[in-house]
Amino acid sequence: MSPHLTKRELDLMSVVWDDGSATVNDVLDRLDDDAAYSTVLTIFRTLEAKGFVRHEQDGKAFRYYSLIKPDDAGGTALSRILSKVYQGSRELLVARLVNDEDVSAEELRRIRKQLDERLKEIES
Amino acid sequence: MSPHLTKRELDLMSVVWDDGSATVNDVLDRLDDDAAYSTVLTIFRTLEAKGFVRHEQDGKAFRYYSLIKPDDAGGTALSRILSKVYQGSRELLVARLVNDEDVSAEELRRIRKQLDERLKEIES
DNA sequence: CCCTAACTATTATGTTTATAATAGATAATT
DNA sequence: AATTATCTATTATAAACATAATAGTTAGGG
Repeated sequence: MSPHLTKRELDLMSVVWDDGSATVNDVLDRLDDDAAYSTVLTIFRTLEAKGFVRHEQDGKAFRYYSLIKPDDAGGTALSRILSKVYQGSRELLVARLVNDEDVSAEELRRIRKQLDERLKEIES
Repeated sequence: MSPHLTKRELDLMSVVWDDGSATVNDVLDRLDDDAAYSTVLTIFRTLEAKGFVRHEQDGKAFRYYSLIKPDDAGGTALSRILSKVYQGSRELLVARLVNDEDVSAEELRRIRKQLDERLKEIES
């Protein structure tokens, strides 16, 4: 699957992924910048029309559940950046990622460990 | 800097970055899907209005040069994906990247080397 | 030095995205 | 059971994005 999410749609999905599910009010609480209730509702409806979420009644309100995984959405965006910005070089992309100021040594070690495992997998 | 590029704008910038500079025709030659001459020209003009490119006369045509680095644009998009899709976990993001089918052992080793260097830098 | 092919500038239009006001429905309270 | 606060559904509008037709201009070949 290769779902395309707009900026605003991604904002909602992020909350749903994070919490497992979300109502309109849940989203409103956690949105960086505010929006009208009906705005969020509308976006949920288009997400549902696209098949990216489903909903269940929860008391008076609808509770939305994701039908796609973060990776489904992230992969699409990532591969675009990878090819258009970093000319297909994962190395360049990771460089950018790990040269951020606020990356910790622990995180780097976890990434390296993961890399080693993948290497083993490939070379076998 | 934190430039936002639309999909189409990124298509043009990608060519400019790749080749160092580009004319409208250069872009038309290398675009995945075709577009009218005037379409590409219009996009270049908005990029110029935003201060992302400048141009010089080159024979009869304009030759465009980038005023922003790939990283400037990539970083913006990356950090968005990082926070919204991977909950800020570079580990998860890299996982996605290195678990692609078509990643080579050489590339993984280069990435790891880079990682080691960064680790050394942090720990010193 | 003039002509014209090739370019830039202007203007226009359709689509997608983002936003939200308001109308209609309903669960919960009294 | 009536009321109402809270929700969904409908409808509308504006901004951003993408595209391109056509008008105007000019470098360079003849």
